[in-house]
Amino acid sequence: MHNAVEAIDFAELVRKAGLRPTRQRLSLARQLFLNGDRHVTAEQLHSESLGQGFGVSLATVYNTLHQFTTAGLLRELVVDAGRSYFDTNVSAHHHLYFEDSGELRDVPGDNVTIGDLPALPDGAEISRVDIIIRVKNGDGTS
Amino acid sequence: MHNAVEAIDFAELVRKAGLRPTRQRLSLARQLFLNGDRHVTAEQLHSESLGQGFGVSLATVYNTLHQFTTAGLLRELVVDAGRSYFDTNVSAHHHLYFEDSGELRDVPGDNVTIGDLPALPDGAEISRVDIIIRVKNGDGTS
DNA sequence: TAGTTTATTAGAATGATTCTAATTTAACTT
DNA sequence: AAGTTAAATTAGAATCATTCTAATAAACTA
Ligand SMILES: [Mn+2]
Ligand SMILES: [Mn+2]
Ligand SMILES: [Zn+2]
Ligand SMILES: [Zn+2]
Repeated sequence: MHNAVEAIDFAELVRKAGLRPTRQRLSLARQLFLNGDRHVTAEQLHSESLGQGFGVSLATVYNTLHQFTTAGLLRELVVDAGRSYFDTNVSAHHHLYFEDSGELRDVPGDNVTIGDLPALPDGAEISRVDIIIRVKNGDGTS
Repeated sequence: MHNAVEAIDFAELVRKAGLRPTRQRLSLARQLFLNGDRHVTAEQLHSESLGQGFGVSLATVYNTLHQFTTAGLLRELVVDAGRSYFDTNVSAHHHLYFEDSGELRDVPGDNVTIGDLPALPDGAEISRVDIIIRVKNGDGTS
């Protein structure tokens, strides 16, 4: 788990993912992992970058998010048709989705249990289980 | 529950949804509900219609699917970014998603139990819980 | 440093979905 | 049944997140 107490070596993080530690990837990694758990869209991360005076193309933001996801640093979530969120928390957990605000919040993984599943076809295996609890009429503010 | 044993009065079904029983809506309702549970995309339903010699515009397919969903006749599912499925089974159940083939299959609702949920903000309520079990390396064939 | 591979980027392309505005149809009223 | 009105259908344009292309730039290796 990443946290702000011990410094993170972003260059090492990126290299371990099999990627070159470019200026863009290091900045994006910092934005994503420096302050703990986040759920962001590509557009959000992009405009956040620009707001911090760090120019990066939207294409690179998409490329980087997918590369980090493939490397296991991020998890991709689909809550709305036509928009992907990327989650910096890759451990087992599920989500509360506030339909009004679009906010995603974590639910500890042990709050949900899955019983018997139907038999899977030969060779098939579960790649992941996504559980999204959709909430309406709430603003997502604690 | 709709089934093929007792005939369904589609005109009544559509009227009860507060909609005029047009030729288009009656045909689409027949395709959706005549032969039991289905998980379809708008594009699938549209080309299926054309294949049956029944011309309907894609706009009307989208309109009808959303109207049926609002009326509680269908449930919209998001499994992939950028593509919505519509489920004719609106009772409590969850889904097995075959990532390779794109097939969706039902999982009985009582195979999954959700324990304690985090407290929700005032006024918030759960609109629904979506559980998608993603399967890879399976062709979806029984 | 020179050569090689990988990454970044602007802008075009894609594809599902939505929108617009014109035409057609269903339902209702004489 | 004909006329009237509200609702529905439609072709095509528009949207918008995402992906692609192909040219430039930066990172690594020898
Ligand atoms: Mn993706
Ligand atoms: Mn929709
Ligand atoms: Zn999360
Ligand atoms: Zn289903």
